[in-house]
Amino acid sequence: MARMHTGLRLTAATGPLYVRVREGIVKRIAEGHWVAGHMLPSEIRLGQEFGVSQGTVRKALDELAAANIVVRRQGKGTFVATHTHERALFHFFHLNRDDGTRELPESRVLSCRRRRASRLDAARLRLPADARVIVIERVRDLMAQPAIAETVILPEARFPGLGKPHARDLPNTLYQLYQERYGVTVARAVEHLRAVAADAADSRALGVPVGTPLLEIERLALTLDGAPVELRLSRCDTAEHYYESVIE
Amino acid sequence: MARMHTGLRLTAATGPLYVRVREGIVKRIAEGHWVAGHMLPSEIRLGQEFGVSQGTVRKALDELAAANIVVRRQGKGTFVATHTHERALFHFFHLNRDDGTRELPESRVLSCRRRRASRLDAARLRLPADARVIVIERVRDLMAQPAIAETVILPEARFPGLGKPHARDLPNTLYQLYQERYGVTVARAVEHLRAVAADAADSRALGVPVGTPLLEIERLALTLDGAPVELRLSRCDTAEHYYESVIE
DNA sequence: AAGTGGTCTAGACCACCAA
DNA sequence: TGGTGGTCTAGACCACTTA
Repeated sequence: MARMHTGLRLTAATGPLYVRVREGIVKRIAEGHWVAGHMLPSEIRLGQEFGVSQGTVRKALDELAAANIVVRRQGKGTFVATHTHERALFHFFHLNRDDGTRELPESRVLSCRRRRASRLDAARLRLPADARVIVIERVRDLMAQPAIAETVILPEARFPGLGKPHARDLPNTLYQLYQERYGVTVARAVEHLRAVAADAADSRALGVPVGTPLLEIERLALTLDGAPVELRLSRCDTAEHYYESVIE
Repeated sequence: MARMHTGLRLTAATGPLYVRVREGIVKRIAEGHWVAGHMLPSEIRLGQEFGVSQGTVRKALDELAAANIVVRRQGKGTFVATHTHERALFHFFHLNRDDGTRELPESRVLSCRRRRASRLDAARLRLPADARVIVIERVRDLMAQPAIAETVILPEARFPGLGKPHARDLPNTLYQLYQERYGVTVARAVEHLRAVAADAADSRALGVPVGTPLLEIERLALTLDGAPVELRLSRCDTAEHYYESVIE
């Protein structure tokens, strides 16, 4: 079949076609050409645009669906994945009650301020040394008990004016906010877990004695391009909860 | 194409063919018909045996490869996955040094004894209340420092005589041993993480003060069938290491 | 009824590997 | 050279959704 190139381009000239198609689609999404929730062209149409067969487009889309980048719905179409409540709960939140159930915690914002990035912030978020960041402190309840003391650090450049007037109104699921208000989609994240002792601030926030062992989670959230967009430090009381990690 | 049924059976009469082929292959592996490391028949041959086309077998095998159940090597064939050193390090071990590198710890066995399963053991391992278990205590070093105090609990029925004469000679990577000596392949695992305070035994094993926050990992390892075969409790000093969890 | 994704087939050609 | 998996195509038919 002749390549038509009626609009879209294959990024590289090397490698399998389906990889190039996949990367072409990712690029389009990352650049905001197709935004979260939008329907992509049909497989046939994409095949025509990329100049490949429908089966090749299908393989590319199947991989993107496996990576939670698109959602496919039979009879309806293929859509750019959105950050739903379910996604937050099942994909990005890993604390279970001892009985194995899971709830998304309610959050109370303690403070929301701006400051210059610390050395660690700048390194993790790949910011210039003098960049400014937004710092959100909040406490999250599980089973109506304070369970997580959380610090969220964001590059101000990406999230201008976030939480400025009504810090208290920040939603519980921040990733939805990032996506809807700022067009920033968190695609993946890396978490570093440690056991630490509660300090005075933790003690106050969580109502546990200083020195209590807490599970510290340092999460770096990344966009589709692999650019870091959020640094989050959570200190969790695991007296009645545990962090679940599935290996398969 | 006519279904041939020259030996293999499709398990269910419902659902897509590739799912039935996939489950048929899993069943064969789980039953020991094809053992770890063995080469499977070619796609063409499997297609003939299952009475489906090569493309359908391919889809089944691709999913099994994605699940680390088989390994595909171009030009050579498709093989039942084995527990290699690499697999242990990259797939089943999650403690990194602070600089991001990873090493598989050396292990020193402290004790290896037999006892009746506790209530918790029996519940987790789905054993009858009076079942007997093998209990291995060991200390694992990272950067030449004791870093993990580990208790491994195994149903004696599945691992007869394990560690009987030479407990000290137990290898570092147990999953290889389970696979090679007992035909038990660990396919997946679920880990529950908590922060706990070091008790007297931890303090002795790891050389840290009583009360030091430790990362406790309770891992339940499962076979292909989803049957639990090992319960492992690791208490980790995370002063110079962290547990890495990737979300994507 | 028309449009979408989901399954299945058949066959071509390529890349890699071992004898 | 022959066998393996890897890619790509073309087309048939099914299942689901919406109008």
